[in-house]
Amino acid sequence: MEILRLIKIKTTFSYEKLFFIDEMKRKVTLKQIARELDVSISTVSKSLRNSPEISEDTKQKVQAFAKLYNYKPNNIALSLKNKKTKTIGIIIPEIVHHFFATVISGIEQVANENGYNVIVCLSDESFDKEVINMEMLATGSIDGFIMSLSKETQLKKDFHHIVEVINQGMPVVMFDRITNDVFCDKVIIDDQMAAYEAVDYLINKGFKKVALVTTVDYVSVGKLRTEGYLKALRDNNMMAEEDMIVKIEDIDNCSVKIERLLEEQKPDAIFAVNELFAVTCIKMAAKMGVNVPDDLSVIGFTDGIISQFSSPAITTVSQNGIKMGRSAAKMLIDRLEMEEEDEHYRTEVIETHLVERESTPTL
Amino acid sequence: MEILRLIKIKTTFSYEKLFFIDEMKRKVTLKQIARELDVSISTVSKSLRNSPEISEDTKQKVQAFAKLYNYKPNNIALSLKNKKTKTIGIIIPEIVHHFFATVISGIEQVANENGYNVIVCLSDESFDKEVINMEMLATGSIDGFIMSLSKETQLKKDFHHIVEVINQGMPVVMFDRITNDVFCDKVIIDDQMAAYEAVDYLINKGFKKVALVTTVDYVSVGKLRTEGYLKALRDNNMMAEEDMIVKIEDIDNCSVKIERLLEEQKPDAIFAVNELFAVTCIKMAAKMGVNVPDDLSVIGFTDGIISQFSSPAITTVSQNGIKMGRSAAKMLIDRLEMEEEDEHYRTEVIETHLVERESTPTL
DNA sequence: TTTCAACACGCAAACGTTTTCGGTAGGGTG
DNA sequence: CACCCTACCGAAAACGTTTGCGTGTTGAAA
Repeated sequence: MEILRLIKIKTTFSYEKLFFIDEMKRKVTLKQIARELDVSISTVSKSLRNSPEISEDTKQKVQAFAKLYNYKPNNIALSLKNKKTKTIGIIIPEIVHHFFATVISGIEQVANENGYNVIVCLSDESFDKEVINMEMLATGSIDGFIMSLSKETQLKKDFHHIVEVINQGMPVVMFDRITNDVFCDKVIIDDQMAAYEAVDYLINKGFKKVALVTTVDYVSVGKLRTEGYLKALRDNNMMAEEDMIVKIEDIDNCSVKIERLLEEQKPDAIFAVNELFAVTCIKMAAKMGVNVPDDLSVIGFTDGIISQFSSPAITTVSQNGIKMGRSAAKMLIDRLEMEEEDEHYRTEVIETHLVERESTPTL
Repeated sequence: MEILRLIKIKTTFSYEKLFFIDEMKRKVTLKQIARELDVSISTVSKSLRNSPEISEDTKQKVQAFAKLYNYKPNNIALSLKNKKTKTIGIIIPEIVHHFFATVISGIEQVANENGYNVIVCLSDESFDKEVINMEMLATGSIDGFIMSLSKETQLKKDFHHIVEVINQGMPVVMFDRITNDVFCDKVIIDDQMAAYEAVDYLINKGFKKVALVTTVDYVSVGKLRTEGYLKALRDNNMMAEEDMIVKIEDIDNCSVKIERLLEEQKPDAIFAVNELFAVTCIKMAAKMGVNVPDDLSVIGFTDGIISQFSSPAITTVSQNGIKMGRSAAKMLIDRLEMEEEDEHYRTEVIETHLVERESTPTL
């Protein structure tokens, strides 16, 4: 009750206090504290920030009172004054997707470490939603963006919304699904190289008929992984046959296309550009009595839940989402907190590696 | 260039314009527009909001100018003035978890529909982080919370941080991992009933030795599901044997405990309270040469990626995360946007249902 | 007694809005 | 010519902070 003693210096206090009790603990402001203690707002503010301008007496009184009523400075007011919100905006195609969830997790980690919050918007693979969300956040709500392009945006190749926010002086970091048409910091993996290594691995195991299950070409990462596949074949003096490549547009007809591939081409190994395709290959194979890995080897991409828990567990290219997220957040915060602007943009490449599991021969 | 004609009315304009061009498209404010057009800030504001107070001429001029320079009102300033941020805070244990990701997705949907943003914080199952995050957001950043308790919070049973923000007048909606110790809106499933139905289903299939793989009791949903299991046995005149129940503390020793259960008790069916436990049962069974579903049936909980894609696909209690998220967001926004405060809190129960797949006999 | 420094504090501007209230100029009416 | 009304616009407060600067008081030194 040292606190109360300090505060009771004011005679009017006992009366005024009723106001606070009545109002419960509803958000105290500097102004209210100032009124109660009969000092100016600036005195209160300075006291709380321990300014030498203010006498020890007053400081103690104010600090005690503030603590008693659990004063916390209002974030919005601070944001307005400082012209920075200490929050970063994330725009991704969807969140119900293991890879994107891990990236968010990574971003949140370093955001938290640096006193930032993250606000998440989902584009749902839609160009329009991506644009709307960006415009919504760009008007003061956040200090910078971390984003991965929607499929539709990649298809349209329209990036004006991104260029605009960058021109407004708001930093943007793109990850995974990026474009070279806009200049900003980027975090990616070497999709082509990773795919190359996976396919090369299969070829070195002695497989002769390595098929590819991939996406349509406008998905940037899908295209790159396809190129890696082709290059690996070429470098090993193998012919890429069109029939051994299936490109899947929407997820729904995925099964039938894969089934046809298995039936007609009878590959001895498959490289799939994501884990959903990979697990579907295994499912279809099982259905047809083809044993994985004895009769067919499968390598997927993105080391997610599916790869770990399917039976057999899937050998896969691990793409460390946490690391990508952390890296992206670090790049963004670095840029936000440096004094002079730097026109030099960086692209960080996160390393990948092959996680060997049960869908490829153990030796 | 109707726009330009309108604006050129001002003679000083061509000079001032240089300022803007130089500054690129950097965020225009009312004040700047006012200066350029030589009117007051209020006139600009009113013009843009189409007030009848302003003459058509001025309105057109201002609107044209604003459009040209892509004026958008600053969100932070609006938040400060209106004392509402139009963003809702989500606090969940982790995001790399299919169920929570779906809930966020649901929340984001209705948030978006109503012009709200979501800011996501992860407690990482830690009490302290949960508290810190809440305090961080409670000081003006958001209008209300949607949250699911961390394990540690459930263990400590300390909810002062939640009660505090509620007392400050900030609405909270809890989902899934809730507590009855704080009064607020809630969205849950009937965990006990859902578990009951799953176990009852197994018993009706004729299984005599139904085991349970569950969490430790302080996890609210785990406990409820355990109770459902026990009740189902009781109602079917079966004895609950202690040896048939394994409670798993941390995920790491999950495998060994399940293996021991399979070896020592040889159950003919297992009910697992989450999909991770379920898939581990199947993996262990396979390892021991026990075939699922021929020799052993398994039912899981939470219809996530694992259940869908494991082989065999897992029969499971589906817990619609999207629906829970949508419902929670709706409840919160309803409360935020109603004029007088309502002291009456609601608890919404989202229905569940059993998704029959390959881990239980097809007939 | 005067002067000057140090100390302690308040004023006011600023961040970007919205909105209430006044004020002015012009034209119409008596 | 006096008056009033209307149409149009601006000043200012408010939201909650921070901070540079001005000012009053006190004590001590001259």
